[in-house]
Amino acid sequence: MGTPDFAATCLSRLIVFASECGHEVVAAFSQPDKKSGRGLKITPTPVREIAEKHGVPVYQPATLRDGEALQTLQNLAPDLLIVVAYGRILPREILELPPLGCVNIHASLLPKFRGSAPIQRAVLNGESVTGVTAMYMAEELDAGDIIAARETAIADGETSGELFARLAPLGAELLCETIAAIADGTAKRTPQNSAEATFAPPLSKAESPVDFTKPARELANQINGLDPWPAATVEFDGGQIKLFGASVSGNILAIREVQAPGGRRMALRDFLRGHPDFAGVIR
RNA sequence: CGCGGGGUGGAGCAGUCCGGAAGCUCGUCGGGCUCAUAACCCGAAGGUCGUAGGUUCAAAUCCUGCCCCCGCAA
Repeated sequence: MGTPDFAATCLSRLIVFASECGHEVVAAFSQPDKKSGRGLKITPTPVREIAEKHGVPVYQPATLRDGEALQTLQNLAPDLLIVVAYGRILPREILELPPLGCVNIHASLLPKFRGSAPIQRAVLNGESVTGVTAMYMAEELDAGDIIAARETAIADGETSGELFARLAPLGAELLCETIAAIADGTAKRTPQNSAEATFAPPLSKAESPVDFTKPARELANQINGLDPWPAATVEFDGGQIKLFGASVSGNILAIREVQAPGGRRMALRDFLRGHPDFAGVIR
């Protein structure tokens, strides 16, 4: 069960792994396709695309709580249920269905950054280390017992988008190892210390505006954490300029790329050629 | 039929409303100056103004179709 790219990467790896180890991926669940993009076309979710590519049946129920989804799952009778960024809370009766349990891969070092935007929140928070965690699911959000985790350092100047790209394969790898451990009975189960839990709520555009009177370090965290979406912004010439890829040297903030309304993303120095006044705005 | 912005020498932009000599900041090439430079000076190359038609004495500019890029929204 999953929806976005991060989940699709895990599914893709999982399908290969399963065929190597004699496991079977009986079905994939994903959120319903939604209208998105220019023209609001219906776009399949990344998980659906991967599943269909490999001939795995896809289910996209609008809700898990009307009994139908439960019925479907009972018929599929999975030994193990794997959830990665599905974007939906599973009801108890589904959590209790698979004999081997429900495993979730979460893109943070739990109990820190529970919730929907763990990667971005880690960058926004200026963390130096983050990672992925495999856990048995509990009813409370991202609060299940930990099976294993993998750490990785957040590089200076690394954006949420870049971290996403590194964490997805790491999560996929951890998932496969976890399944192997469960299969041979060596999987551990360590309760989380909920006293140390922090929450990572979804990002919103309200967090975009930049205040250049803040310290360079804070600004860089904001710009990188919101990159590529929703992107930190600064007002200029009646519009919002998006800022991407910040790094700090001393207390100097260096911005790599910007994007003006209607324009494409470009290097800051290119933008300044056509908009020399912008230099004053960002100092 | 969701809403909106944009396509002008290699890059980023102005010019379009109010048709009438292709401009700006850079880059590139050549030359000069300097201990030195993402410095400065001089000179040069490079553009069917996205594309196809239309209006006009005259179209980057007005009208129509098409292609491509981007934001909102999700």
